[in-house]
Order: sequence, then structure tokens, then C-alpha cells
Amino acid sequence: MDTASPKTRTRIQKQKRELILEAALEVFSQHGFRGSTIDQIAEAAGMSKPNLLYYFRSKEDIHHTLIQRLLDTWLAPLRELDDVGDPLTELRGYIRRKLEMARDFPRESRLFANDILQGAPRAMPMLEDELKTLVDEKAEVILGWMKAGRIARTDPRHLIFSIWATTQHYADFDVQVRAVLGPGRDGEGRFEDAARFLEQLFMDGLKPKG
Amino acid sequence: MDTASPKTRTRIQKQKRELILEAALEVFSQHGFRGSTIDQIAEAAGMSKPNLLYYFRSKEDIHHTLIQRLLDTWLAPLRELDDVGDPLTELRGYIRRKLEMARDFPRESRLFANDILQGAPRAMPMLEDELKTLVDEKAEVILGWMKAGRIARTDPRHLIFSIWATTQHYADFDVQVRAVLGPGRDGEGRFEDAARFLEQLFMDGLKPKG
DNA sequence: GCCATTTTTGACCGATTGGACAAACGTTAG
DNA sequence: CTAACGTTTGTCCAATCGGTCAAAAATGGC
Repeated sequence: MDTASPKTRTRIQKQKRELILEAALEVFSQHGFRGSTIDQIAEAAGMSKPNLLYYFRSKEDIHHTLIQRLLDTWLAPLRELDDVGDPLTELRGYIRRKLEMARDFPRESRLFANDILQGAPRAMPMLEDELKTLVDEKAEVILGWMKAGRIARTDPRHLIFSIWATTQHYADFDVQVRAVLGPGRDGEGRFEDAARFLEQLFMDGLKPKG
Repeated sequence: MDTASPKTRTRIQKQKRELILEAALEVFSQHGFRGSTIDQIAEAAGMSKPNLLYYFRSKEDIHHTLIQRLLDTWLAPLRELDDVGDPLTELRGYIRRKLEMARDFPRESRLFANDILQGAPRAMPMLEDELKTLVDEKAEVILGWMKAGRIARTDPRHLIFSIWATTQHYADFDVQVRAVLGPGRDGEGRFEDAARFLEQLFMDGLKPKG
């Protein structure tokens, strides 16, 4: 058979590929590309290494498929940022959705972070294409709000960076956050604390009321 | 001789060790621990692999020495945060110093980020000890400012996280920032844009004036 | 039940890796 | 000059890695 042509894939092949991708996400997000071995992924997927290589041509192939497939999910919150609607409400919503993604999909966040940290050897084409296009489009929307005096005037792209940075921080640097905060509040409590803080930061900053 | 006992190290040994650590910082920060090889570090340091292993017992030893030594530098900006002095000025200063570190020492930032992303297998002891202690101390200072009504009331620890996240983002995700912004503004211009944006964000937030 | 196709596996391979080691080299004090 | 010590290197090793391959096992259509 030919696992390379998506047309002819049986239901079993699709299932196994999904199983492998799920296992690979777990392993890659924890150890990075070079730090992960095919054996680890195979074991996590409950199959032998040659068996895994029957469904994917190579380790590179798995990683590429994974990162390609997850990009849409990852960019979805920004896509929802809507031109119509109240600007502050839209941005608050974006921040919250992004924070929810960091809470619900930390592995996906770390998968991208691992690659980008090392110079994006695998994600670069998508950064320059889909990501840049989307950011350009949304930066224009935000700029429109600023020009209309509906939000403060700043650099829209750096605003987007700061939203990415602050939200993804809770996924990418989770162990550090945990080490600093101690065992006091659990996952859900921490999430609410972060949400409250970020809302206040992005809305009003640090200056005292008055 | 015995490179393990710091007491008996000659000047040449110290020099060579510095040379190796500099090379190792370059390599580790680009490829992570597992992605780096002793050969790469040795070549970057201009010596042979066995020669390098004459000065450091193992790859792990190099990484450990590096991360241990760099922690103080990395935490210095936060240490400077001073109880006396105007709170908003202090925080603005901290943000700027941290952003300067991201600009001037991106390799150090990536070295830590690489480790923490993968569960901090090597940095964890320091996170729980020195880092937590320092954050606890400074969080108390910030909390004092809040209680005195001199800055807005929020969670001081999440405030520190957000400063780390937004500033280090420019070091850790440099390639992504570059891909999104395009080749327009160079390093120094980008830095000034980021500084201006972050100052405004942390001071006033996004609400329009009025 | 039988055959063709798909799936799974054990055995294997070449390349790379971290590290050991002894021999060679350089330097310097006496 | 030379013995002692610090430094450097070529060679080697065992382990691990990504990936191949042929044969075995399971599956499904007839």
C-alpha cells in the first residue's frame, strides 16, 4: 500500500496515524525534536518502531504533519478577533481565549515554542506565510480602532506579541510558574488569577485609580 | 592535576574553562541540551573533544556550571527593584532593564527557556530555591505599594510573570518576531518600539484617554 | 477454505554520540 | 639536560539513534 497518498487511506490507517500523532505530541512537546526518539513515540503509541515507520516515512514526517495540523488550532483565537464589535471587548475576549488555549493545550504551545526557540528550523515557512499574513490583517484592524480613538494608540504588532507572551507563558513555563507560586492554588484557581490579572493589566495598566 | 578542585586551578585552566563556557552557551542556547554535541562545543571553542573533556568532566558538567553561573546575572534586574523610591519608576526601570537583558543576552535567556520548557530537569533546584525566594521577597515589596495605594491592586506574582514573559519574548521568540515584523526595522529600532509599547501597556493599559 | 493484500515484527545496519585512555607533546624548575 | 608536571590528541569503545528489510502474522474478499 501507499501511506503517502491520502486518498487511499483506510479507516484503520487513519486511526493509527491519529494515535501516533497524539503520542508524538506528548513526546515532542516534552523533549523537543532532537530530544525525542522514534522508540519513545512508538512506545507511547503502543506499537513497535518499525510498525510506526510503516505509517510515517520518518521522524521528520511525523513532526511536520503535527506542526502543520496544529497551526490552525493555534491561530484560531486570533482569527476570531472581529472588526465590528466593541474593541475592548474583542481584545478582552482574545486574551481570554488565548489563555484558555494555554490551559487546555499546553503541549501544542510547547511544541511550537521548542521549535521557535531553536530558530524555527521546522516552523519557519508557516511563520512567514500564514502567521505573518494573519498578524498583518489583524494589526490593521487594531490600527483602525486606534485611529478611531476607541483604544489607546500603540504599536498593534507589539500588542499582539505581548498577548502571546503573557498567555503562552503559563503553558511554556508552567514548571517555573508552579515553582514560584508553590502548591497553594491548583490549576483552575491559578488560571482564574491569571485571567483576572491580565484583564486588569491590558485594560488599565498599573497606575492607581484617580 | 585535578580540575575538580577550584583551589588549585592555574590561570590557563581558568581561561580555557571560560572559553569553553562561552562556546557552550552559544551551542546550548541554539540547540538545547540534547541537541548539542560535545564536538560542536569543542569546535566552537577551537579545541578537540578530549581536550575539552580534560577541563570538564562531562557535557552535563558544562551545562550545570553554565546555568549555575548565569542565574545571578539573570536575576540581577529584579534584585535592583527597590523598596524606597517611586513605585511606578521602579517598575518602569525593572521592565527596561529586563528588556535590555533580552536584547544584550538573548543566549542566556534561551538557555534557561530551553531547560524550563522541558520541565526544568537541570534548573529546577534553583527555581525552587533562589528564584522563589527572590520572587517572594519582591512580591512583598510590590504588595506594600499596592496596599499603600501607590499602584493598582493586583496579584504581584502574576505581575512579575507578565514582565518576564513580555520582555523575554523578544529573546526567546526572536525569529518569530522577525518573521512577523519583516525586515523593516533593525535590532535597535525594534528594541525602542518594544520599550515604548511595554511602558505604555504597564502604565496605562489599552483604554483610551479620557 | 484459499489467496491477495495489509499490518506487524525481529533482526540488522551504518552513523553518531558521550566518554575513556594511553601515548605524545610542551613547559619549566632544578 | 632532564625529570616532573600540565596539556593535547588519535584512537577506540559501548550505547543509542534513525531507518531498512524480509519474513511472519493478521485481515478481508471470494
